[in-house]
Amino acid sequence: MLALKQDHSQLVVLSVLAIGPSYGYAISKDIAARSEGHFKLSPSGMYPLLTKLEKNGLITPSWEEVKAAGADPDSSGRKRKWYTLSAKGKKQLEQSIERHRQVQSLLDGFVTPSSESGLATG
Amino acid sequence: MLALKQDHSQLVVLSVLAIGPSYGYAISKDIAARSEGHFKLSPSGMYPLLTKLEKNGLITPSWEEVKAAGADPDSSGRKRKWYTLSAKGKKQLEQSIERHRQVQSLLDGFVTPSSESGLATG
DNA sequence: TATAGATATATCGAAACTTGATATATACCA
DNA sequence: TGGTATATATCAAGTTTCGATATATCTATA
Repeated sequence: MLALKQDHSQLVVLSVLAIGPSYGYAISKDIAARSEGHFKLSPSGMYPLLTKLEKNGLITPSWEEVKAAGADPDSSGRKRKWYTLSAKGKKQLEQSIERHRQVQSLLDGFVTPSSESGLATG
Repeated sequence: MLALKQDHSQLVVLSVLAIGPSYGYAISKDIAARSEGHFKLSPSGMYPLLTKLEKNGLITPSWEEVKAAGADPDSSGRKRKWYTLSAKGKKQLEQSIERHRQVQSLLDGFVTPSSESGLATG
């Protein structure tokens, strides 16, 4: 299980929210599921990140009450904090993707020649 | 000019040393040149990293005196600290490359669907 | 000879990031 | 009643980041 660094976490979280609104717990489950258990974004990584993204105006929060099956309509049950990707966040995501691609191709320039000069021959 | 994070720095530095021994300053110039000025590894990123790699036994240091053009043979001039990739470092590099590829392809799984669902259309 | 710029290694410190642990509370199932 | 899953959030100790700084040598030029 690979823990994601914040740069990658941000890219992944914004990518998930680009599909549709979601909330912390669901996002973390989504990441684990879609990476087939290889990626992990723990609560202590997730919530500070969401707070930061919210502060930067990249995502927009809204609280929604979770209705229990046979719950008293007047009782105040569990609340869920939904996040929506903002226009700014969408723009930021596009830039992050481009940046990510750029870093990838530049890194390939270092990694490939090395493996051609004697590495990974066994 | 993109500053490299330590994970990427380590991958790049080990890749450079996989070609042949080098030293801090030359490695940083090499990285800037081979990335056409896009990547940067500053002294404050380079030397702590080299120290860490040395402590972990991934690279092996050796001091060599730099002879000046018309220098007094007896004088002790500038010294240069060369680093050689160790067997352990070579093994580590192979693993890091594989890990890097794995992260790349997993990230692509998040990034690509997003750009298909409405992003980057303008 | 002076001096400026390039070469070369290295540390400091404030801010940011990382991560396991902890806290709190509700919902579902047997 | 107890155990597991859901759900958000903070803490604290450690690590990482990065511009600034320190030190010293080499080279070119006026």
